Amino acid sequence: MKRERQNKIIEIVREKSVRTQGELIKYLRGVGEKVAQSTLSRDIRETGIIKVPTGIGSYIYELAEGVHFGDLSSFSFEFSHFVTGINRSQNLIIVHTTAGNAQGVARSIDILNLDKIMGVVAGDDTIFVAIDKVSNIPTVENYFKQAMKGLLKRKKILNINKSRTRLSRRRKQ
Amino acid sequence: MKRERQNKIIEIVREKSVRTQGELIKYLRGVGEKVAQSTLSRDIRETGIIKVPTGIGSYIYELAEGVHFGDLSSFSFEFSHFVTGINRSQNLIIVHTTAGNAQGVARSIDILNLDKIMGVVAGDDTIFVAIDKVSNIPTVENYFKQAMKGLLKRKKILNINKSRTRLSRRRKQ
DNA sequence: AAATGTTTTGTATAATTATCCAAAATTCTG
DNA sequence: CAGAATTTTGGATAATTATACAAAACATTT
Repeated sequence: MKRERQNKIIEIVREKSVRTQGELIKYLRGVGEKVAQSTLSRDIRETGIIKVPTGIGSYIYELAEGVHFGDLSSFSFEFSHFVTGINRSQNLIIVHTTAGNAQGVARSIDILNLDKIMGVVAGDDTIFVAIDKVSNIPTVENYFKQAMKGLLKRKKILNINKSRTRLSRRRKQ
Repeated sequence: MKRERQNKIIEIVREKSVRTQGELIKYLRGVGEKVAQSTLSRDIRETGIIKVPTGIGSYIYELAEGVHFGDLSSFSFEFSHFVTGINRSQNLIIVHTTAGNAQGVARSIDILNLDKIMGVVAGDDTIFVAIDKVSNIPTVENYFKQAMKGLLKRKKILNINKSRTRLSRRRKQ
């Protein structure tokens, strides 16, 4: 329900010039979604849509496809929307995605910066994720599968975020 | 003065975690720039800085380096900050930039989508811009030089924007 | 299925950001 | 340099967006 709505939001943002959340509400009504502005505000954050300046005096919402967010909001988004399957082989996890989306999904994995993950390579619809040791495969694999189903719980999210935040702070100052 | 301030803003955004324009005002005070929030709002738009979601409940300002804006705000920014020289040879304009910035500047040229420009290639600090015919070289060259000096006037900006807007509308619908 | 826990949502509102306007600063032209 | 034109700026305010909170929807466990 939520995910469906967010997919519709992405569609709309791709096709129309959305200037405000108010406008987006109207477009959503047009496709049968009635939603409050507060919900939209959250959807926009969760889908990684950003407001970018266009021209001299106006803004527009766009998908942040080229932007590297330093967190897992993009991860859970990418996984829940584009990942079609997850397998394993030795210390490798193989992630399948919809065509053309492997690069984006791979980036979102990279950004998690998990120490269990040694490296990531991506083609067009397939990603190889190298895990440090075989015994850690289930942990990561389950995590990915949860994300694929869109079931990442708040608690898990918070855990990861904390470490990420620390990391980037350290890097910055 | 304005440009100087905007450079400082970019520095700050690179190094600190700026959450709101209010915070940015404080940081700017720290480096001797007193400025109103309204001015900041404009600076942020003009420098192409965007607010991106980070973690579950927070936003942060970041340089939109990976984002393709569909307009010339990035163009005038790129040119005024990174272009060091402009030359011509036949129907080619050669743009020199500070090291490592040619790609970004080139992209900003691409995005202008001017019909006089046939193609753009970039290395690390040099860009070749192919112009359709020699007689159009001065027009484009002057335009680039204006941009390099940070002198693009509102009128010129509006002219380009209008056609761009039309273009992208056509493309979208 | 009741009880419990979690997630999602809307309302109301706070917080933040964009813009109108007039004034000041700057640039341009004769 | 004076006057005109343009650009930049800040104050006030409008417009927009984010969030606290409580209720509702949904899921999980017993």
